[in-house]
Amino acid sequence: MARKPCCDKSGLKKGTWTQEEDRKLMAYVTRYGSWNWRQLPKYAGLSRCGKSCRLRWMNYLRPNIKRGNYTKEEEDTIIRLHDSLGNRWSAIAAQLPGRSDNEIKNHWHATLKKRVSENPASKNGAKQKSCDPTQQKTNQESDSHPNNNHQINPSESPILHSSSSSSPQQISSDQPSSTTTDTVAETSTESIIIDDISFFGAYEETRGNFWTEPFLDYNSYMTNDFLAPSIDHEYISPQNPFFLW
DNA sequence: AAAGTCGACAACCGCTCAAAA
DNA sequence: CTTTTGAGCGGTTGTCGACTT
Repeated sequence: MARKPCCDKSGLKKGTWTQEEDRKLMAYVTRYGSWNWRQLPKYAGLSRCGKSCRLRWMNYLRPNIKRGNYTKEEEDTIIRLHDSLGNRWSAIAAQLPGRSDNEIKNHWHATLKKRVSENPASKNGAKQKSCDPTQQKTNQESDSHPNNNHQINPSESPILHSSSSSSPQQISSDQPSSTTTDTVAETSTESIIIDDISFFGAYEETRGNFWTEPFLDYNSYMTNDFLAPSIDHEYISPQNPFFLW
């Protein structure tokens, strides 16, 4: 069957993400969650394909993402899992908290593949996990769980869950708060707020002044290029995923 | 110092699958 | 049951910085 392209290619930006785009995506997903990747860029004020947004979030922006510097343990795990699972990068990533499938895949092609082919013993040495198909099935199942969100468990993913606690409808009625943490669901639990703070702090650490300035610009997000879906009643129907959070 | 090469990482593309209509 | 849609996955390509000549 003929498929529509995942997005209308015309006018959509490609290539490296700018800080501003990251900021918009981050701000939007943090606040509203990834309720619909296809629609998200429109409301977040991004000229990007939804897939591109999803990828950017999953591989780079989401909380607790680890970058670079693979430990020996991690590399052994990747080698071992690759030996038993093959190129099922998402399944492999599920065993490595904080690592994205894309990053693992890149690391494999760049480094580990070479290492394994040069020194097959390292592969055997690392091999511990069985190739039991039932084990793989289990991985597959957990992997494909709709709420799995790429191995982020609730305790690791405060943002998505906290964002879920405040629907756009709520947002639209309870208006702009001035600080970052304030924007994150005042109805959420204490632990979530604490987690958020730690995440924001970590993010700021790696990304400079992101959180010290952007939400100060909150009003511009809400009024200009950063539209809350609540504007469109299509997105506040009872069937809307917002209401399931 | 400039040019060329290589490696690592970021992002895109096309496909499949599952769920919804 | 069929069609449509969106999410997710894996392969591939593009980009950029570090290193070498």
